[in-house]
Amino acid sequence: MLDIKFIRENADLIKAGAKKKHLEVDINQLLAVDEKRRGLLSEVEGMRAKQNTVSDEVVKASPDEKARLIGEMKTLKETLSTKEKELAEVDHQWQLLMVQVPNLPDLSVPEGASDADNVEVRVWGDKPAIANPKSHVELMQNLGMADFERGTKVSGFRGYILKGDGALLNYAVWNFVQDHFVKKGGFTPMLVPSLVKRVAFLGTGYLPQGEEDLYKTQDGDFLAGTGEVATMAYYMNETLDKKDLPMKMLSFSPCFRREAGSHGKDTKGLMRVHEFFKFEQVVLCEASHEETVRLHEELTQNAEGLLQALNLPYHVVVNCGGDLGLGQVKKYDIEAWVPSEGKYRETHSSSYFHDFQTRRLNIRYRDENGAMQYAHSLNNTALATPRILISIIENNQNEEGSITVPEALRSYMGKDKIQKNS
RNA sequence: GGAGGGGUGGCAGAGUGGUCUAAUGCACUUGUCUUGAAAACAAGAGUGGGGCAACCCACCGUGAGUUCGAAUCUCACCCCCUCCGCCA
Repeated sequence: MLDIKFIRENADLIKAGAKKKHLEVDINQLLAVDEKRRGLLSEVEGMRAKQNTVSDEVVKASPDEKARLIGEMKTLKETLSTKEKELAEVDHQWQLLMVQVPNLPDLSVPEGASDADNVEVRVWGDKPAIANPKSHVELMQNLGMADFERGTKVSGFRGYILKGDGALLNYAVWNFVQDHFVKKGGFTPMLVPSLVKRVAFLGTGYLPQGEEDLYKTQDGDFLAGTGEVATMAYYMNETLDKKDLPMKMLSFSPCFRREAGSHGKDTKGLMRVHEFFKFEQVVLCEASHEETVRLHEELTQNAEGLLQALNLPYHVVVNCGGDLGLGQVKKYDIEAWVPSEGKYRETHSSSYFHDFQTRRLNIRYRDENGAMQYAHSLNNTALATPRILISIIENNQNEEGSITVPEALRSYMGKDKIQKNS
């Protein structure tokens, strides 16, 4: 959500921003409805003022006068009631249009329609020289680390089951991430719910537009595709203390995605599953673009630090306008190297929103002048499993089919190498 | 799932149809007094919206209703507390 005053005064800017994001939105219609809404609002408020004044007079009036005034108010009440209904309708339209207005992309965001137009900003690591790299599916099945057939039998399409060293490797990654952030400090570890109320999805910008990618319960709640939803809603309708900012949280949660728009993509293995687990970095900071940019780079660096510690080759891309969400101002994707595909695949997504989410969620703080300000919000993946296992396994595969455990994970895994019957 | 009680300003807590623009206390801000502080006394102070000045409107869990008028009456829902049942 943007400030309506800002929209009124910068309509052309908003239109250009929407175009850059390749989103359709009718700002002119919004402005027309807004005009109408304001007109009705002052009419209604004028009548209410009259009603309040006369209401005071009724108490002191003589019996005759009282009867006259009450009669007068009965008439006013009918007119007011009509106008109020009209206002409610216009207000509803206004709300619907307001939640469709996208946040402005940053000037540094490249032009483009889809992820194909994202621009590489840096590359890290040496890609391993493997003659005929096996896929993680083949490697894991051979080593008894995963069962995809039974995963589908039990859970349906995109189902999977990690077992044996596959399960252990997954635990090792979780413990490694947790320890990494505890040692770094500054982040509050949190275990947050995945079953979350509608209002939290509206607040973070996943609804109303993204409903087809969410699982919904018969009680009207939804399963979150990221811990960001619950973590942001944690502070919904609260006024924060400025001295506590920035607030950094590391949230762990199961994540659920219907993948409604990607039926034919990545149908094998762990790349695109309906149910996974994610450590997410979520930050609330003061309303300053400079502070946001500083923290955005920091969150990105944190994620890169994990990949470097795991010695996984990756690159960072800056997402183009068409690949940005409604509320995102700028986003970096980090993509790790997948030898069997011969390309980088997305493992992290690091974005900032300015006050787009906090305005919807009503998360504010009082600045040094005593004025209320909407905080700024950011988030980035810390690490998501099982997707990251793909790169860990494939980049560390040996010719005979065993897997060398990355040094950083050995103490958690309890072994240096995953091989048959190990 | 069943029975009962309750949601009021930063906190505590009055208020059961019309000066409620919500008492009172605590906490807070400013001033007086004081070398300074405390105490005492006095004054002030919420959030959002419209005009952007005076001013006006809304907000007593949420939404709808009754009424000329609702914190107050009615209905639905949400949340909290106590007890029972069930359960990890």
